[in-house]
Formats: sequence, C-alpha cells, structure tokens
Amino acid sequence: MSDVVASDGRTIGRRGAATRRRLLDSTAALLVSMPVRDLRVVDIAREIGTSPATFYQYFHDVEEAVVVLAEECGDEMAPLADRLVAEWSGLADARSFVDSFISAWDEHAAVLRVRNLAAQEGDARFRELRRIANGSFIEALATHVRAAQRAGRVDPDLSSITAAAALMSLLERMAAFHADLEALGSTRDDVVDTCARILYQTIDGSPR
Amino acid sequence: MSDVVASDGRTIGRRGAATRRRLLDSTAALLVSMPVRDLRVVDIAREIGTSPATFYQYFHDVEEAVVVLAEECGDEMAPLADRLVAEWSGLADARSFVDSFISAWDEHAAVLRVRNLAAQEGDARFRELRRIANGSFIEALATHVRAAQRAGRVDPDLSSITAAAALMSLLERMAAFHADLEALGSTRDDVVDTCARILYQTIDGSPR
DNA sequence: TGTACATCAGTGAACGCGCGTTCACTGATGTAC
DNA sequence: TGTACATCAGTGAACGCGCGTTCACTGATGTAC
Repeated sequence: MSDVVASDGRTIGRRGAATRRRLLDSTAALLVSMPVRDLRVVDIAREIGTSPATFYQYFHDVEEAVVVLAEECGDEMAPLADRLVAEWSGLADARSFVDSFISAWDEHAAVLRVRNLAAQEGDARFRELRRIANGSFIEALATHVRAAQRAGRVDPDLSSITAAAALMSLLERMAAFHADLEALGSTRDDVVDTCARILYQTIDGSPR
Repeated sequence: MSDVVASDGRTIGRRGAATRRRLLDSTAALLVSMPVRDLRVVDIAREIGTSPATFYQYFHDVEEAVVVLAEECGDEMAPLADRLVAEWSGLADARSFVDSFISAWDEHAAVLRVRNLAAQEGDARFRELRRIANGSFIEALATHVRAAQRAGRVDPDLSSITAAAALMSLLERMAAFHADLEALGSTRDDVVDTCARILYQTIDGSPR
C-alpha cells in the first residue's frame, strides 16, 4: 500500500504485492537465525524459490526490506502504549503491562533487535523508527511521573522526561535480554517482577 | 604479553610489539568514526602507514583485534566495581558512582559499544568478555540488595540477582546513550541523577 | 670494535572468491472489443 | 466467449567491483665470536 511502483517503474499488482510480502516474510524469518550483516539478497530470494533479480524489483537493498519490517513492528507495538496512559492502581498493573510488553517484543524480537542495533550504530532511518515507536511510551511514562510528583509521591527534582527515557531503555533491554537472564537462573516471572517494581516505584512512588 | 608468537610462527620482539600496539590503537581510533562492519584491514594498516600483510602478522582478522581491545577495556573498568562493594550512606554515593561509571564508559565508548553490539548479536567471544566485565558489578549490586533485604529496607520477594542484572543493563544503556538524551533536552546531570535514584532506591530502598 | 650470520619485521603485487547488480529475455495476467 | 494486445512479473546468466589473503621477497635488528 505504501509502494505502488516497483524499482523499475512498473506498477505493482496483486501478484507482485504477494511476492513482495513473501520476500519480507522470508527476510524476517532469516533474521531469526542470522545477523543482518550475513543476510544476502541471494539467500532471501532462494528462501522463497525465486531469483535475486526479483528482490531488486521490490527493494533497493536488504536494509530497505528490514526498514519496512521495522515499521510494521512499530505499528503493532503502538496499541500497548495505551496501557500506560491509564492511571495505575497498584504494582499488579505494572506487572501486567511489563508482561504484555515483553511478550510483544518476543514476537518481533529479531526485527526489533536489528532495528535497535542499527539505531545504536547511528543509522538515521532506524533511529527515526525507534524514536517514533518509543515516543508514545516515553510520553505516557513521563506524564505518569509528573502526576505522581504533583501528588507528592515522587520527588519533584526528578527529571520526568529523563526518568521516562531511562525506564524505556530498561524495558527494551530486558525484553531483548530476558532469555539470557533465564539461562543464568532468573525465571521469567523474576524479570517481569523486577521490571515492574522498578517501573512502578519510579513513576508512581511508594515502592511497597 | 599474551602473544609471543606472530601468526606465521616467528616470535615477536620489541619492534613487533610496538607495531602490534599501533595497529590496535589505529583500530580503536577508526571505530570511533565508523561501524565495525565497515572496518577493513586495509584501512587499519594504511592508518599507520603500513601494508595489510603486516596486520596479518599480528591478528587473524579485524575481530581478533577488537577482542583484544575489548579485553583491555574490561580490565580498565574493573576497579570501578570496588566502589559498589562499600556500603552506601546516601544518594550522593550513588550519584558519585554513576558519574564515574558514565565517565569511564565515555572514554572507551566506541569499543564497548562494539563489544555489546556483538554480544547482543550472539558472538560467543564478546558475550564472554561482557559477562566477565559485568560480573563483578552485578555481584556487588546483588550483595547490596540482599543486605538491604536483611535490614528490612527492600522487599524480600525481589530477586536480588535479577534486580542487579537489570540495573547493570540500565547503567550500560544510559552510559552508551546519554549523549542522545542530552540532544533531546536532558542534561548530563539529569541522566546521572535519574540513574542514581533508580539504582539507590532499588538496591538500598527508601527512595527519598 | 668489527664482522658474519640468524632471526625478526615489513611489503608490493597479485590472485581469486563472493556477492551485488543488471540486462535482455520469457512467461503470466489482465483487459478491451 | 474468444481473441489480441498491453502490461505486470519473474529469471538465467554474466559482469565486475572490492576486499581478504598470501607469497616471495627486501630491509632492520640482534647476537656470537
């Protein structure tokens, strides 16, 4: 829907759109088992039984395909931010949010990891995608903090926006990382619980 | 000191050791301005006015040179963990630690970023280096948490090791990330303060 | 102190692999009448 | 309902760049006597 024109100028019909979709899916699938830098146009094409030349009809290079995938991930994560807008009545709400967040990440882990890796390396496109995706989360967290500050539950000297960004970093990192932690002895519940506590006590005060 | 033998079997003398060092320094310098994947043996060699063949006398490939650099960084960060072992008397101690940690990171940011990126991508060597480097920090943090739990300042249900790992993730991420946050309006002090508060309230309880 | 030899150090030039990319073509699908 | 034409879609095969890597060599340094 975003593209109506292939790289050689021909308009894309149903069949073409389907092929483009299969190329995207094959890219996502391969990213699960190998780093982006090892991902070759040939591999993506071969995965769906087509030739590299086909790939170039729909994408300029591998990165462009990954950008599209990352956009899609961002869109799918967006609704979760609404869960942060509502007032929380206790630690249980935080746990439930963290649990959903981590689950959503798990579904798109490969692509989101690549997006964040590329963003950290300074790639402008991926930085922007990440900024957009995280923006609504950070805003909602910061609003929470300010409310708690007005209510006297959080120190007014805390920078709400910095705290929100820090918590978002923590959430993303733990979401990307929890499988490793579990290998070291923490359970998934430990991870969720720990994140929820840190989140809750920072944005809503009153740690117990 | 670790290597006494070049890749072709000849033992390394003073002159050779100096060249190896210059190759390492040139690698580190180039990493500041470009991602690892763009780093070519030719570039590293040219930077110190030598030929690619020289590089291969000391390292099998670029990654091997980066591994050595990452090891060195780990060694230089290690003393900082001692600052975590001592009991803290207040938030100011946490601020001072975070400030030192971020400063130390800044000095080696390029190499540490590459190490963490590669570790996240699953490279075994870099994962191990990171585990070793972060291990003493995580242990010290977990010890803190357990002490606070015994003293009744932190909920005994919190998993001390998970909390310690989460905080370490946060610290690393903010250290790698603080320049971007500053571009968005937070000051460096905000970053230090926010990390210190989250750290302090999580491992020592009593947020105020 | 000087000479000869051994070993360490550095390099120019070339080979070749692997991949990105393209082009000219065949085949599939859609549409007008 | 069928035929002709236009356009969409896919591809085999090849070209060529860029880089990793090596080899046979020259030059520098060290050491034995």
